[in-house]
Amino acid sequence: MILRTSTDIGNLVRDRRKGRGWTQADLAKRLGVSRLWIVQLEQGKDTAQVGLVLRALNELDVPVQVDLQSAASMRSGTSYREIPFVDIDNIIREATGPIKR
Amino acid sequence: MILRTSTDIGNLVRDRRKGRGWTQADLAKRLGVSRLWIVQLEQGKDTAQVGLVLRALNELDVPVQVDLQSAASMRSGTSYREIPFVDIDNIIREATGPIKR
DNA sequence: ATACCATGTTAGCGAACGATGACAATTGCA
DNA sequence: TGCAATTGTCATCGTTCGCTAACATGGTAT
Repeated sequence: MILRTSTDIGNLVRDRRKGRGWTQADLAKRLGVSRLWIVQLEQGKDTAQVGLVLRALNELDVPVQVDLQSAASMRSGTSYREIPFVDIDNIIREATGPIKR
Repeated sequence: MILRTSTDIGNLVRDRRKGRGWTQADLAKRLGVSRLWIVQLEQGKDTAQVGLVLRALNELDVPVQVDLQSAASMRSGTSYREIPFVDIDNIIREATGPIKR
């Protein structure tokens, strides 16, 4: 699922919150924000502070990720990053065994 | 790549902007924000308005997505990750300074 | 019907945003 | 080295955030 607007975020937050059986007051208390802020976030308020939004998504176990492979700046021809990609998860896995998820 | 904090977003924005050869003023003009706002965003300002941040990422062709499958599995497991998260990009950045392009 | 709970709305207030403009510091190139 | 472009910092100002408190609305069960 791709997030383009604050409305997308609002819908996602509401779904995830309800999926856990939490009230707006529950989530607000966990985040240390007011219930009013949760109401407005779920309504798609686009002036909400990004730090609070990220904390909300983290609290709801929603990993926010970007796929730079499909991103468009690779078009330019010049290489985006001269340092080779390193998958730290694989390195850790080989050293210590499987990562619990 | 997973975005957890505003610092992650700041680093990403800076990398993508430079990858396109844009100045801060260029990006600011495209977004209709001040250059100061771009400076602070790239510095990881966590009080930036989420709507503007999403517009910045869209302008830089960075698709923001969530993987609800892994989110569900994270919830069911006893612990999400026993090994501390390591951001290899930040390690490289701090060790080498800005990446030349 | 009514008691209860969750959600939505409004008003007022202190705090902080984002803008502008100017200047300093840094980077890159001839 | 020296110059120009880019980036970082600061002060000020109008606007708006997020908070608290109170009240309204909607759904549910007894």
